[in-house]
Amino acid sequence: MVTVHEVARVAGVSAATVSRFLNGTAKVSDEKRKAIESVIERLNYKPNVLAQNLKSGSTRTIGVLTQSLMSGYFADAMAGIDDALQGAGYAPLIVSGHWRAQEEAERMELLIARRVDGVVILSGRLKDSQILKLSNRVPIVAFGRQLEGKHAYGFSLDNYKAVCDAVEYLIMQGHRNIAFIAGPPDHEDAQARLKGYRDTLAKHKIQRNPRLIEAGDFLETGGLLAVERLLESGERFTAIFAGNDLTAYGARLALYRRGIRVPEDISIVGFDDLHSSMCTTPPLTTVRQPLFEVGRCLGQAILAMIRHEKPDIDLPQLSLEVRESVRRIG
Amino acid sequence: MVTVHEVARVAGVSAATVSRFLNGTAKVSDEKRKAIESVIERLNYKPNVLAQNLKSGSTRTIGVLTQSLMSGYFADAMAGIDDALQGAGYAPLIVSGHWRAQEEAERMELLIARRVDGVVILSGRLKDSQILKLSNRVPIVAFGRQLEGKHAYGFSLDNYKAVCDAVEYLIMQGHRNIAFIAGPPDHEDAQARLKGYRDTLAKHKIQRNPRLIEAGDFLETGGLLAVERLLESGERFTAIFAGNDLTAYGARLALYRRGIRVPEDISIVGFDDLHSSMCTTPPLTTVRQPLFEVGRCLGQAILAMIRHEKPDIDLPQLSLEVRESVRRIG
DNA sequence: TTGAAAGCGTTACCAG
DNA sequence: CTGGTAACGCTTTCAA
Repeated sequence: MVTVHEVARVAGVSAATVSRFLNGTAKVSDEKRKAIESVIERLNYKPNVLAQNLKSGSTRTIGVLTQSLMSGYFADAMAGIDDALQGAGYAPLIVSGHWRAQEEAERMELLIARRVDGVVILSGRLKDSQILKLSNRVPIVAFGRQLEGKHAYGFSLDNYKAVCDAVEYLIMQGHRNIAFIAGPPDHEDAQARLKGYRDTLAKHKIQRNPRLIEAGDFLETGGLLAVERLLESGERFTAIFAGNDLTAYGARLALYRRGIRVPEDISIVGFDDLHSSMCTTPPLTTVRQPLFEVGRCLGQAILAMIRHEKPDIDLPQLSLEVRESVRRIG
Repeated sequence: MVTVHEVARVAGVSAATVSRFLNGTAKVSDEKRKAIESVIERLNYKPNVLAQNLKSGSTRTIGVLTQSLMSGYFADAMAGIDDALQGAGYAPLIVSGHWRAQEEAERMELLIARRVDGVVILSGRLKDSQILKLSNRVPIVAFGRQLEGKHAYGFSLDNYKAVCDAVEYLIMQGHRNIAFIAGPPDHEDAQARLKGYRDTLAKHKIQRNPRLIEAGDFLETGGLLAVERLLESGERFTAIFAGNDLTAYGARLALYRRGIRVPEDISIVGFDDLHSSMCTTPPLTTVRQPLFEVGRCLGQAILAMIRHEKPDIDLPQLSLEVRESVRRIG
């Protein structure tokens, strides 16, 4: 590998000058500039990033702590982060915590050990206090929690309000017996969504029926099982609010198995708007999460924090994507 | 930040000894070992990876060149790679080429500049010759192409055979008018799949009908449009072989729009077995790509190449996942 | 078994 | 404007 010294020697200048030329740190005479340029070209010199890193203490790398590499949900956000990092010359180092606080903590240590310049945390089970502590060692931006610290910043989208709107929509379409398939009880978003559901029914003076609320796990299986239980319970309902799209997929399949039509017999609403939700049969009415945009915001935010600026983000909003899985009744 | 020298000074030994203790490079007297251990503990010393990198020339990082961060297809493979890398102390640096050879080449330069120890290439449009050349600078393992070089290794799964089997299955179910929605013509897998389709029909003496072959783009839209054209053409067919699952989703939606039932009226087969294909209505019969396992193989392979061993992989196989989107007729 | 010292390749400071 | 030199923090000879 060719080094600055090599280039310097061949060009008949000092290493310092070559470095200055490379970084534009100071003026270099035209004559030497040309010499250096041609030598660099000829020797095909590329600075050694490792040495630069050591010197500068920075790696131009952003750690991304996600929960699952396989999930379409996180994938979109990662793409957004990548998009934001791209132009700034940063690259993402992606690790996954698999929804386990212990593992997330370990991954965070790994990222810090690798000297990433900042970390983006996508959801997860780390406690806010843990994140705040970690942020003394590396700037952190988190999605899925409100956070404001000297070196930490976090935001989430208003799941509660989005669900209120969606349930409202269902009610406007004439539905009053609306089942709800919840997400993991310890999941902040899942809680907000459940609350939105409950409050909106209450607001419309609809008698609450706890038997219409089923547990789910934010996965297809949970949705499928939940609907089976619902159906077996004999409880009456005309619509299902699924905790997220995967749940909705499972629910839809359970209905299909029984020959129950959507939306003719039962309506379904999801949450997330995964890509495939556009093409389910029928196309799923769901709350759209602008995850790519969220990712972009996260990327810009962490970049800002690294520059010691306050991240100044205008958050993308959740919105109901009306498609064809809800029928007007009554 | 505390350094080896700091630790050494406090423990009353030399930096060299601390380093030796840390790396087990040489014997260290019990006495000093204890002193060092306690000081490290007390000062909470962590070696600076950047300095280690510079010294060793290695970053314990594997570059992963994918095409889309958002695709479920690549996501599974990445999860597999991550899984393989995990235990070995390597972390993935993921970049995306967006299916554009130019961009892929740039990303490769980026990875090399960042001194990754190896690169895994997931599909893409780089030429084999380019990859071979690149592999002189960094070991490369590629998926989606046969490759064997001193520092390059590549494999793909037998798309051709898998499609033959799947079409054969369709024929066994009584289908003879089978439409095919192709992928991008310049995509190697797409070509193999189309050929498998053609050859199998020929093998069974089924009159080839070019109007049953429609162009697609491996995306939902392509599938949707293709089916609309198919339907408008008035051509008769009882089954559709979609180039991949996304195409199948689009195709299924187009059918749904016209009130055509699956599989009662028309059968569909896909390719990939994305997660959601398990939960479409009806669940999709499709060729399963064991992408997670593929990812693991890729990870193990690149690790082997870094250790200067021949990657010795037994490839996972494609297999037909029979579900409910195909009906027996005739 | 241990320590001193020489690098790894850059960049930044200090003279000139 | 330019060159010499030190320093980033670690590992690895080389001697002892």
